[in-house]
Amino acid sequence: MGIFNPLASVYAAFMTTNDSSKRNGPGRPRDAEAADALKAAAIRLVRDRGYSRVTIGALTDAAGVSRQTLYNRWPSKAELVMDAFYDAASVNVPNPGPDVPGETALTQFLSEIFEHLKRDGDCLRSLVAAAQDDTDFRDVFWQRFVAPRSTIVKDLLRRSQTRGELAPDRDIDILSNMIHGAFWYRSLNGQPLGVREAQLIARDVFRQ
Amino acid sequence: MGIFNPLASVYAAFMTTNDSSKRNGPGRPRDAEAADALKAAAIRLVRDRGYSRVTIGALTDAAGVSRQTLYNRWPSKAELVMDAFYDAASVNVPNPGPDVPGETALTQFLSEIFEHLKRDGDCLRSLVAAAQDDTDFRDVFWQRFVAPRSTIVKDLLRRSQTRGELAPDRDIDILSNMIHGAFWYRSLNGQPLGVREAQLIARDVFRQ
DNA sequence: TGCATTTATGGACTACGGTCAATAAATGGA
DNA sequence: TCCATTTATTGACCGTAGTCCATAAATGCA
Repeated sequence: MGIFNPLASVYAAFMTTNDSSKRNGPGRPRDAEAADALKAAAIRLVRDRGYSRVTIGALTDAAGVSRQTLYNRWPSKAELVMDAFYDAASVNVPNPGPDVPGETALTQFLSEIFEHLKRDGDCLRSLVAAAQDDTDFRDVFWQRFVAPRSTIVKDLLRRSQTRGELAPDRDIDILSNMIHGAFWYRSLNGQPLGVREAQLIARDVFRQ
Repeated sequence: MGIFNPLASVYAAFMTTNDSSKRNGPGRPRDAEAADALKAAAIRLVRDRGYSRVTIGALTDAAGVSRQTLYNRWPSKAELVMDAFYDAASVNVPNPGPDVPGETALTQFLSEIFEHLKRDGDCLRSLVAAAQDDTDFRDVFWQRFVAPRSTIVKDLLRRSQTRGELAPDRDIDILSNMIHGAFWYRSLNGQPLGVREAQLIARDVFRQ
């Protein structure tokens, strides 16, 4: 398993908004601990109570900062929570090596995502919900969480096509939609996701 | 094209909450026009402004009723809007006849859904979002909107299996997840859906 | 030391979804 | 006619997300 981060530039662009360490001009510097305290509070409280039951006041109280300090760093609760949960997760998107057979690689990739969803699936669903009525957040969420996984699967499928594991006329975009859609659909509708589902999806995609 | 309504009993159970015409006991009867006025206002305002920009006050003002009258009939804005948009749509789920070849039938079915989404896809996405933080509404939305379409596709796939258009070892549940998931995924991520996507999905499902 | 600039804090403020209670109005039945 | 019952209206109320503002504190620079 290697590590793949197709969005380093996006992070960099985003982080400039939110990074205190590299500002030269005058003015009081940002409290270096505030952002970390808020992200830690977000993870703890959201895992504990669920996204919709975590209020801004609870987050700032737990982090020991004022309301405005939060809004100086993130434009909304959704952006803070995504930042807290999916910074590490998005950087460390698992990417199977090119030598693994396609069906095995896809099964493994999906199994790891599903394992992650067992812990934070509820939070993820709430973020998808928040993205539907906030186009700015929708774009950021798509770039940081959805697109990297889509890219990995499409690369995997293209490699499989060159190796003859997948017929050359299969439409990669639609296949990727169907693969990711299956797990979003099950997740949004509260259906279970596990290794079995990962195997069934991969088997159907790669059936001859 | 026939008409299929697998959830008449669910409607009936729901409607008793919300139907004034058949109550025998004493007491002031419900205003027969209020519900229709609210549903009409919901459709007009949501199509006009988008779900999240329609306030309860705007709905009751447009319908000429009080706030409490709305909440006597629906437990939330989401339930009213779903009722307004998807009553007729859910009753008239298109269901291709059993003689049509599977790939054709699936293409046709998906094309009609996608056509519907062109007009009300934004509203549908907002309802999916509302369902993520409201388990009661999530259940109702699932029963009234998601499950009927899932049932139709699974029946279609099973018929295709008995006719030999689909290998007998294909997993119908996972296939249904992948089919519906593809369009949810594209819809939630703001990607276009049209006849072309319907054809590509059906072709990949039925590819030999 | 002083000035410009930026951030932190606390509290007031708006808009919203949803609840609640008081009062009036409309019905069936005694 | 009176009563029990149900609904409609009105307006108060609560908790929340997000904004705004005054004031204090921390920095670079002159």
